[in-house]
Formats: sequence, structure tokens, C-alpha cells
Amino acid sequence: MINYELYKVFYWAAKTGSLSMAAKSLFITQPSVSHAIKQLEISFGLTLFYRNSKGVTLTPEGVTLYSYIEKSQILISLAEEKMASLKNLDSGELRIGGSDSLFKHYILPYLESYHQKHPSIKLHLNHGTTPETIAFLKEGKIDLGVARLPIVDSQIEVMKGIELQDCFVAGPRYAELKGKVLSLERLLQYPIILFSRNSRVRMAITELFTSYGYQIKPEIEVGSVDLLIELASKGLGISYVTKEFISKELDEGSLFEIQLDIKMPPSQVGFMIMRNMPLSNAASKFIELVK
Amino acid sequence: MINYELYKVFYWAAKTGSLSMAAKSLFITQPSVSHAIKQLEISFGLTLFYRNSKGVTLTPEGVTLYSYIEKSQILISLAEEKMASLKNLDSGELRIGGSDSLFKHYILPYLESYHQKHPSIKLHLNHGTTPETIAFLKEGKIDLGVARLPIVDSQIEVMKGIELQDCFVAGPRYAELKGKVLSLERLLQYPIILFSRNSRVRMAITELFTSYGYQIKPEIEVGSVDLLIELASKGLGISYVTKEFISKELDEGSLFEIQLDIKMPPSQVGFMIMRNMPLSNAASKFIELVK
DNA sequence: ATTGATCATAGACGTGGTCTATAGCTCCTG
DNA sequence: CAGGAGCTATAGACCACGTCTATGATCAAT
Repeated sequence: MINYELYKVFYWAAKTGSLSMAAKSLFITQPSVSHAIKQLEISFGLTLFYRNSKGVTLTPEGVTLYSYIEKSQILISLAEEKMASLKNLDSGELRIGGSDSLFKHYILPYLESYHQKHPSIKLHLNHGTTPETIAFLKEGKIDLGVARLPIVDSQIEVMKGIELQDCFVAGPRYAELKGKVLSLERLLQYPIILFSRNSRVRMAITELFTSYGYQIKPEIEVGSVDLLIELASKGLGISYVTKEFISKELDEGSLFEIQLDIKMPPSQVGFMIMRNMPLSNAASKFIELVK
Repeated sequence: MINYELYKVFYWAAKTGSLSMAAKSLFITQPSVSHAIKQLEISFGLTLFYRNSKGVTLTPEGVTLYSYIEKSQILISLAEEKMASLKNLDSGELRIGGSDSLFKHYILPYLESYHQKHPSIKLHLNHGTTPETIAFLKEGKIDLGVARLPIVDSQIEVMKGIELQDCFVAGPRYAELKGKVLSLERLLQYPIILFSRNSRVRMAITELFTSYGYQIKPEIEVGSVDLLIELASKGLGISYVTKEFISKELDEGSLFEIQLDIKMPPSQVGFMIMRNMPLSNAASKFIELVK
């Protein structure tokens, strides 16, 4: 089997028309080039160059070989350039999976500064439920997932991100509750608006109430955080939302937080990557940024 | 600079999805493959493969690299196949320069058997005068030239071929000369047909007559051997032709040789190749055949 | 648990590619 | 025409690097 290094030497010798020049280009000595070309010629049993005192020119067989090798070498050069650009993040893509609300309220600022630093990296946001995100991760369809913890999966490595505080909020319609500290029992007398049944937040709050001996049954179920906010501020009920996601509404006064006589446990957001799978350069740079 | 051998290893590892399989394909051990891949990864600063207990799969960066390297490797394989076929004379071409008459009467039988042996070799016959043939040879436009000797050119190597005997012939119209031995003086009383002025045969015969103190001035000058034969047999004069080229006419009796009282010097045909320039495989096989 | 895959790592080995030095050749120049 | 400045080829020494063996680590399947 022929050593492919020889083709590199052949390429430069043919391209420059001189073994000496090829040697300079390859940072080796002329006898090495001479030797390499001879090896190729012996392997093929054909002469590839006419040698004369001015340099070398290709024989017809050499021309034939060159027509293939030139293309091959150009491809390799392109490959090397591409690899360098992938490393420098001058190209490549970053694929993140998670929920729309986390994207909007947590990831977005990071994405902005990442995109500013690496404008050539294509960004793919793949929204879905946590199990879907985990599945995408395992299928290699995303580099990185964002979700609320805990995540228990031996194949997945989790890094803690921001800590979020969920709370109940109401609009001006329930102004009488402002400043008061409610018991759970009292709270349940109001119409409750919750996120749809399959979400992790929903499961968490249901469990919490159960642990205190209550059952929480919403009047309204919705599928987006925006609707939770919207409906609460319109006075249709009391929504259970992430405090950090409604800072604007709290400031404006279109929503206010309802104090409870128990402490709502914080919820931890985490990044998920596949354990034992190297991160793409684009993804690892993003994680660095977030840290 | 990256050792191109590593791409060969990478190609096989990616293609087979297994370092062990790649090792078998490349007739090296698995640790060598492992080592080679790691070298590539270090050079690029990127991870190319996901490793697991079933083998390896490409990372996104690896996929990108593979898309280039695969094409490159395929080109090299094609190149190697092509080189092998050039060596086996399953492809290639043979370009011969010389005069039409030498092609027709001397080279043709060799060409036939050559073509039979190597039917895939394309044959190019490039007819021209001897100086033109030499020029073509120097420009690399032909591999091989055929011409009458002597050729004096330091760049050209000459190999002797057949020896030809030129002679004067006439047709039935001059039947009275059959069997007689003519002096040059006597011969010159008949109309003479010669090849055109720029040919070597013409120069040779002119010189011969001059050396005997005569001047030979043709009634007719023609540009092809066929015409020399044609005109002589029609009785338009006495042609000076190569005996070996008119054996058919001599047998038929449409021409007969005119005996002279001097011996006509034989003329030597030779093959010309460029000195210090390797022959194409196709050409060297042809020369072997002729010998 | 055991077996049999996989790839990774460590360290020894030896070959092959690179080097220096020199020769041979051709072309150009004073 | 001698001498110099290119070029490539050859010889022989050397050592880096690619390959090997041996072993470890991990995982999956039996």
C-alpha cells in the first residue's frame, strides 16, 4: 500500500515543476523529495517525471496521475481550512433543545452575546418537552438541552444553571390579596390557572400540595407561559408562574405576588449534555459562556 | 503540517465505524489506528469520533471532515487503479512520428500485432518530414520517431531498424532496359522521377550522383511514394524508389528494377527517442516488440 | 459473574524517512 | 573555454516516529 505522504510530495513537485522548490514548500530537503518521487515511481513501475537541469516536468503518465492527485490534494486543503474554521467557530452550528419559556427568559441573552461573538455559527433552537429534549439529545439531534431539574438519566450529564422561584400571582381584580399571607386552604378557594398536565412544573406543584394534604385542581389549564401571565393579569384567576419570568409585569403592577404561609421550594434549571460524548466545539464554547 | 497518512486511517475508521476494522483493512494494529486518530484530533483541536463499546461514530465535525476526505481518498484509489492500468497497458497511448511510406511499409505490421496485444492503447500516427518529426519529439508531442538515418542530434537517441535498398525502376514502356546494366550517364538520358526536393532520399541521391560527377535533374517531382510508383508503371519515366516498398509491383511485373554499374548504398531506417527522457510504458513495449 | 467485544494507554522497538555530503549534469556567463 | 550556479541523484548515517506487544478500562450480552 502506497504511503499517501508521497502524493503530497508528488503534488508539490508537479505543481512547482521542481524538486528543490517542492522541498522548500514542504520544509524538507531536496534529496528527500527526490527519494519520495522515486518511491512512487517504483511503486507504480512507471516514470512520472522527466528530469533535466532546469527542474522536472511530468511524463504523460505523470500528467494522468496529477489530474487525480491535484483534485485530491485540493480537497484535503479545503478540509483542513474547514476544520480550522470549525475550531475558530468561524463556521459550525449550535443546536439547543428545551422549552420555549426557558429559551425566552433564560437562554436568550446568552444566545445574543454568543451570536455576537460567533456570528457565523448557525443557531438551532429545538423546543419540546423535557423527555423529548432528552430523546433528541440521545439521538444526537441537539448538542445541548435546557430543562428544570432533577433529571435522572445515567447517560446524561447535568450542569446546574440558574435557580428559579415559582410563585402564585394575581392581577388587580384580586387586589384585596395584596400584602396578605394566605394559607394553602385559603388559596384554593380562588380559581387557579396552571400549566398543562404534562409539564414538570405542574407535576411539582401538584406533588407539593399533596404533601401538605391538599389537592390542587385548576379552573383553567394552558399550554404557554405567556397565557398564564395574560389570564392572571386579566383577572381570570391566580396563576402559578416563575417569578423571574414576570419581572416586567410585577414592576408594572399588572401582576402581584401572593404570599403564602409556606415556602415554595425553588426549582433548579440545568443544562444537559450526553455523558461520554464529546461536545462540538460550538457547544462547549456556549457552555463556557454561560458559566 | 498534517501527515496525509492519517487521513487514510481516518477514512477507514469512519468508513468501517470501527478502529479495529480499520486496523485490519490497513494491515496495522488497533492501537496504531487509535493513535493516528488521536493525532488528527489533536492537530485540529477537535474531536472527530464518538467512542463507545460498539465502535466509533463520527461527531458533527468528523462528518464534515469525512465529506471532504472521502472524495479525496476515492480520487487516490482511482489514480492508483489508473496507474496500474497504464502499467499493464490496459490504457494509455502510443504516439509515433515519421513518414507515411515508412508507416505503411515498415511500421504497419508491428502496429497490428501491438494493437492485438494491447487493444486498449490508443495509437496516434503523426506523419511529417524528418525535421518535423524531430521537432515533435523534442516538444514531447510524440513518443517515438521513425526516419532514415543518419540523424545527428545530441538530444536524440537512435536505434537501427531495417535496412532499405533504394533503386531505379521503370515500367513496361522501358522494357528494353530489363536485364541490362546501365551506366549513370546512360540512365540520365531517360526521364527521371524523384521525390520532392526537401526529402532525405532526394538529398542522398543528388549527393551520390554529384560524387560520381553527374547532376541528376528530374523531369517530374512528386510528394508521395505512391505517385512515384504509379508514374513509373504508367511509363512516364524512371522512378527512384525503395525496393522493399514495391515488392508487389516487382512480382506483378508492372515495374522492374534497373541494374546500374555502381552499387547503390543501402539506407538505414532508425527509431528515434529523446535521450534522457523516459519512455512511456506503451512506447517502450512497442520498441521491445520491434526488436 | 463471565465472556467477548470495543477503544485507550504505556513503553519498547526498529524501520523508514530525513538529513548531510557529494557527485553528475546542463546551462549560462565573463 | 573555464568556472559558476542551477538542477537532480546517490550514498550512508541517524534518529524520530509509527508500529508493535501487553495491558487496562469500559460496556454489552450471555
